[in-house]
Amino acid sequence: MDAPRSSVTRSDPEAVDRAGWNRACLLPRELPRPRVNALSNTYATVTGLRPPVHEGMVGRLSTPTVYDVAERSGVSIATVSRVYRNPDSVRAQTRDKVLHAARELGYFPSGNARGLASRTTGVLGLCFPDYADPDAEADGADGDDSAVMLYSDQIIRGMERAARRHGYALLIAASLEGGPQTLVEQVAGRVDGFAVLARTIPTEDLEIISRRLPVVMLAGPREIDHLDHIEVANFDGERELTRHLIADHGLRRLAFVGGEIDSPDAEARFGGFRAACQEADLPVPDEPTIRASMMTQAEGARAAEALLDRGGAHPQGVLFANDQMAVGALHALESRGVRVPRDIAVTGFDGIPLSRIVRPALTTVRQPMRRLGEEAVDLLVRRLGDRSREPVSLMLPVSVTRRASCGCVGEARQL
Amino acid sequence: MDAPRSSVTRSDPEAVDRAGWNRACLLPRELPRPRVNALSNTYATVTGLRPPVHEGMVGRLSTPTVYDVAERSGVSIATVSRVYRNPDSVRAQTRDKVLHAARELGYFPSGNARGLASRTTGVLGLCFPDYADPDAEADGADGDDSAVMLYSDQIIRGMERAARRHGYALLIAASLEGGPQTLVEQVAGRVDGFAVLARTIPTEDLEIISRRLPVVMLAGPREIDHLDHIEVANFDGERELTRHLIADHGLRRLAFVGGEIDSPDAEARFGGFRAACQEADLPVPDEPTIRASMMTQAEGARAAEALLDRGGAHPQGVLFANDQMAVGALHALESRGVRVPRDIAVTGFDGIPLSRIVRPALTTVRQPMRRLGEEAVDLLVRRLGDRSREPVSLMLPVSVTRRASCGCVGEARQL
DNA sequence: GCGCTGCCTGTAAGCGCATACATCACCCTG
DNA sequence: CAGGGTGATGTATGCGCTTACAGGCAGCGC
Repeated sequence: MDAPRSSVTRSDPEAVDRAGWNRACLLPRELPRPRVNALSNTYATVTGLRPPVHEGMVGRLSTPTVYDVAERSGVSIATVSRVYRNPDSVRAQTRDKVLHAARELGYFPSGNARGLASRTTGVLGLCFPDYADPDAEADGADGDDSAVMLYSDQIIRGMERAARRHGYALLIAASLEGGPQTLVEQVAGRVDGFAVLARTIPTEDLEIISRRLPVVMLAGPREIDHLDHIEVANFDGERELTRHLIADHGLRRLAFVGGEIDSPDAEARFGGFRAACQEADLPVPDEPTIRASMMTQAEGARAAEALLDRGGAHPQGVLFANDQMAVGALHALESRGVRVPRDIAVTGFDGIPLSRIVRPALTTVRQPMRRLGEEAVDLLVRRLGDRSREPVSLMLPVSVTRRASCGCVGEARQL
Repeated sequence: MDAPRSSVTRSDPEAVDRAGWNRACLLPRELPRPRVNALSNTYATVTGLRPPVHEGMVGRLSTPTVYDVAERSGVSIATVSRVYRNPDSVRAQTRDKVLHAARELGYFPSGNARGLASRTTGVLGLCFPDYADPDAEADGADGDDSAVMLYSDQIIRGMERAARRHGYALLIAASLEGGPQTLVEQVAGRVDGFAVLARTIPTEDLEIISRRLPVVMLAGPREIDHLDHIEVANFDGERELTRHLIADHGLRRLAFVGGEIDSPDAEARFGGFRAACQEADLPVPDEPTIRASMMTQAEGARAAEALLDRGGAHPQGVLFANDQMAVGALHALESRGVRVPRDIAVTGFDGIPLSRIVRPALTTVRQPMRRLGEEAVDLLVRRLGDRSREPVSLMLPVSVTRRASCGCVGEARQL
């Protein structure tokens, strides 16, 4: 029975010994090992019992550790560690010996132990709210996944890229049912620093966490002034978009559908809307014409209907605080027989992929989400390098994307 | 000077004491603490020096630990731990005391220490190759991020969702410059299990890792037969697509642009192509008409040009092994004045968002990528629950998406 | 020759938490 | 009132690694 070394099975204790991992019964063997962990390791040999193993299943033997590698290669655990952490500090010959043994044993270092000892993880994190939209989800189910790619997905992509460039991995977690506490424990305890989308984690928790590790806040106001912070030009973007509707399309009766009152993004956009109205000597509303939840298309649809049902002439143009709502509104308007943009112009904000797919394609304000992620990582890395640097607050520019839903026909040919 | 507890600064040692964190000089204090860690903690008070702290910067004090919480709440560290791990095993009154102290100190548990002690991380991982395409990247820079959403992004989304449902966070890492070794160390050491996209990690490394933790392989053949595995119906999909071109569009001179020879996906698709050719009594090629790298649009463009430059009548239809290449080909064909689909039909495979955006919209085979991610998590979770369960291999169905590039005009109205 | 310097390696002590086991207080039963 | 059970808490140890510090050993100048 000359099993290839790659298939040592639990049901073959001798193979275990052959592989040199059996340190259960024979402890201590050569080096006095100040550890007991081995006792629980090759547990078949210890107890005579064996776990319920499926036939043919390759056994999961105990995890080899630095001790095993050290023993096998005849060096100390410190040297093993150095081979991985700082190869140049070890003589080439020793290094090879160690690496050879490590390979034979199938050793690789435990991230947890490393992290614990070195107080650093090599991981950056991202926490974001769960922007799941059941509506879009349903569309996606029988349609195209791209319909559900949202805000956060692009940030993820940007962060992953940037993190990788800096040698970090990325840990992502959306807010959980279990409340932020779980989220915090899951992420905060496992990363060297992380980015948070606005309104994901209560400010007071952030305050605490940020005492321990770098946190950068994304999108939204700067709730904690000693944190790094990145936002996008919500105000400017919406103002420019509004100007476009007013100046280029000659619309004068405009409505703004806002988001939750505690959404600073939505409020900033509303502010931009108001500014443009004021410039054009149009009435400047104190409040959004309607408020709705920004999370679902259904809410946008409801808002659109409410607008139509108000009585009086309906607005010539409706600006939604984000794309999700605007897309829902397009649905609703269509089913009510209202033609966009002929009867009413509609705009969104964000520039999610879906905005381009719907018909009519949605005029919107594109946020540089991927860049948001990249900048976030850069800030984190920089702060990890110098904890005392001045906190910064970036504002990323946005750009108005004119498509069909505002009356700018024929979107530019893509590609 | 009654600083709010949220802004204890390093430059105020007394505040440190107030907060009860100063365990540096006074060790041991009440409980004999078998730890030295405190020595390096409130380092201002120890050395009399202080780190270069920017004015107004909130100091990062030492991380509070179970010991601090235990001391402050007058219990043992075991009880503190229990409060978090198994609250019901602690008397309510004690629990409140502990939680109160924890909150005051800004304590939260170290993921690393938890992981080390409990041998579990609560994190699942995903390793994927770097599908970055500089071409698409460039498009995206001045255009729309959605153009660069690729394969992996949707898997990420699917996995994140599913992981969250199961209480896991997601660690993602694309293959690094530093070779897979780094990747392995980064991810494998930090997760309870992970998914790997085909050709990301050498089989032999996977073999080793999978001895320690559950691994599920995504897309591609089942390289290691004791691992869980999910693939998509590449063969069937391409066969159906080819049938469509032959039967519905009456095309007979078809070319297939394959991928790297070591891409099992591309080979399976080629297989489907051949099968359909055979059924229709068309010539059955042994090799793809052309091979190219599937990673970039530029390669697809080159392939298209090569096809045109071959001399003889060019094919009536070209099937590309993936969307990336097909999109590049659309570019190239356009600039050569070849009209798609009138002069030549073009198809892709994957159903990336970009396929829908290009003009003409690309006929392709849509892979259920989000579902791929979800299934992967399910398999991982299930295996974590029962290491001995029979390894499974799933094949997910795909669906042909007929759009303009094959001659099926007017893609169905979306939304 | 002798101390010194540098390089390489080993020794030992933690990192912060989980948990088996020991204790302890208290209540119940007979 | 002894014996035993039960639930809450404390004690002690290990998880696998990093790293400060302490040799050991060669080469060097004087």
